[in-house]
Amino acid sequence: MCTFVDMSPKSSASLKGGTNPKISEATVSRLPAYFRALSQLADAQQIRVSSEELAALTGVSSAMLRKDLSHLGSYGTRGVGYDVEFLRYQISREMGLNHDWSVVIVGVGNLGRALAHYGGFGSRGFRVVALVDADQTLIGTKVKCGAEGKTVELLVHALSDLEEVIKETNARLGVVATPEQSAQAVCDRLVKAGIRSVLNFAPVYLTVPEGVDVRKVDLASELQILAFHEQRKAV
Amino acid sequence: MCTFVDMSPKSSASLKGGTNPKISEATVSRLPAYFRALSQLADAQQIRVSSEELAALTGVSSAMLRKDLSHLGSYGTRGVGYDVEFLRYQISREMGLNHDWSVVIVGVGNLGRALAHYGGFGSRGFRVVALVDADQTLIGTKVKCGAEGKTVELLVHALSDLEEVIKETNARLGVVATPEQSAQAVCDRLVKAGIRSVLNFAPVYLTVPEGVDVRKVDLASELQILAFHEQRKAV
DNA sequence: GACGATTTGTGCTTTTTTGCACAAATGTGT
DNA sequence: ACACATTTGTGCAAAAAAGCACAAATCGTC
Ligand SMILES: NC(=O)c1ccc[n+]([C@@H]2O[C@H](COP(=O)([O-])OP(=O)(O)OC[C@H]3O[C@@H](n4cnc5c(N)ncnc54)[C@H](O)[C@@H]3O)[C@@H](O)[C@H]2O)c1
Ligand SMILES: NC(=O)c1ccc[n+]([C@@H]2O[C@H](COP(=O)([O-])OP(=O)(O)OC[C@H]3O[C@@H](n4cnc5c(N)ncnc54)[C@H](O)[C@@H]3O)[C@@H](O)[C@H]2O)c1
Repeated sequence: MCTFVDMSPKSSASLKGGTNPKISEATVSRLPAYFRALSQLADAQQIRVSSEELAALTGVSSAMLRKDLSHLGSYGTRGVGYDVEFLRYQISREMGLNHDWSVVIVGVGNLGRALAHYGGFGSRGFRVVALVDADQTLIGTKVKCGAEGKTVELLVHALSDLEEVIKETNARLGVVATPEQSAQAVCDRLVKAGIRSVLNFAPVYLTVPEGVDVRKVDLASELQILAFHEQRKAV
Repeated sequence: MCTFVDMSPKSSASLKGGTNPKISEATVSRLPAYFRALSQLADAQQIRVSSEELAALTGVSSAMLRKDLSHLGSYGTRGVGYDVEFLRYQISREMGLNHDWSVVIVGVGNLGRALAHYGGFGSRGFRVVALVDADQTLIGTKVKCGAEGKTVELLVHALSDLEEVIKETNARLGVVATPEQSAQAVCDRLVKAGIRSVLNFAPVYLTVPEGVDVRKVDLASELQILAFHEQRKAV
């Protein structure tokens, strides 16, 4: 856990040091990639990084990278570059990754189980704290959660206990990994239980009240987009 | 399999009936959702659909939907709407989903296995035809592939057979589901073996030669983006 | 066959995103 | 102290995407 004291002269004075009023959606969607690359550089003991280098690592142009970062504040040094650890910390702070986020996964099938097993979430600020399913034969069973160092066994809870489980574990993020038929109903219950951020893997558009965010990951769509371009190449 | 005869007076004459020179990337990224919603409507025996209705099903504005579709051609009828089957067919044709696409998955771990087991790809134009891994204990084992109706058992091949497997199965799409450390090397080999469309699940930016498309699905990033907005809500 | 109710297709405007280019700031070496 | 090489931060231009508004086309009805 980082414990930086913010010694930048600007950030204490300027508005940008705090919670910035407007960071564009396009920028937000790229911050995680920067964060990840910086974590990698930090692991490799690299102290400084230029916009050119970080851009190459993340597949964006250096100008875009600089503009993205400038929205967070003026954390680079002209003629030098960015301090890896410091920038990493600033991004994590801006994105709320200082503390861990608790995640509840609904639907412990192929995908839900893969997500639960996955060890990579921990290092990026997330902890799976609860599993919920509707299948009687699954409820009550234990599922290994997380990778090597930090494996935990989590009990699969019944769908009927959803609200209670969310309250007890204080989960803020909900993952929908159920068949498409039940996705909307599951989402509704998550929202009713207080969840306002949902990651949806079911290939359906989820309707939610204002104030609730849904992000959809549709793997088949990704393949279809690739197929579209692939077809074009043949011509 | 659809066997539409294109009877629209426009599409035979206009350039838009064939392979359209320019469909914006934003439009392409939404076509799969339209396709999916239309398939659902077709399953439910619905004959016609308005732009308003289809837009609601996919979470876009009706104006945007109409503009997207207009890029494919003029397939609606004013005052009436769109013919569900016909429109579905036109989108599938435009995206190259008439025929199935063969997919090779490299990395048969948590995620690779979940993808292989998943039955939903078949109905959306894809068939997993090969599994490849580097783990000696996995190579030679069989993995159930696809869901209910159409399960196939696929042998896990050795990484060293990658090129051969791709040639034999005629795979056009490659999925990278290996740890991040090996992702770039695996991608390089896929490209060398002739693959020009890659779906990458490893949280790293993959460098590829021109002419090769990579799409990255980074689940942790999605959660981080949600977390960012969630944090904002608290303030 | 004209009329009103619909609903598409699209020109135009506004907003968002990306890209370019360079002044401003920093470090270095003499 | 000053010239010089580097690299950031940003104003401005270009491009892409989204949104608006309405004319054009179609259907059902009288
Ligand atoms: N597995 C993949 O690779 C993959 C790929 C793309 C999309 N998806 C989508 O992800 C979702 C899950 O896929 P999967 O392969 O894990 O399916 P799955 O059938 O293996 O698992 C679904 C799980 O959800 C549970 N479930 C069903 N209804 C429920 C409800 N109302 N409440 C709680 N749990 C319920 C089931 O008991 C089951 O355990 C599906 O919507 C699928 O379309 C999966
Ligand atoms: N499981 C998830 O939910 C999840 C979520 C987000 C991201 N990811 C990413 O997806 C990738 C796979 O995740 P996972 O959980 O399935 O990991 P995993 O460790 O369970 O599986 C990885 C598989 O790749 C194989 N492998 C390793 N090196 C290889 C090589 N050079 N060639 C071929 N195969 C090789 C391993 O033998 C193993 O079977 C990782 O990059 C991970 O970061 C996974």
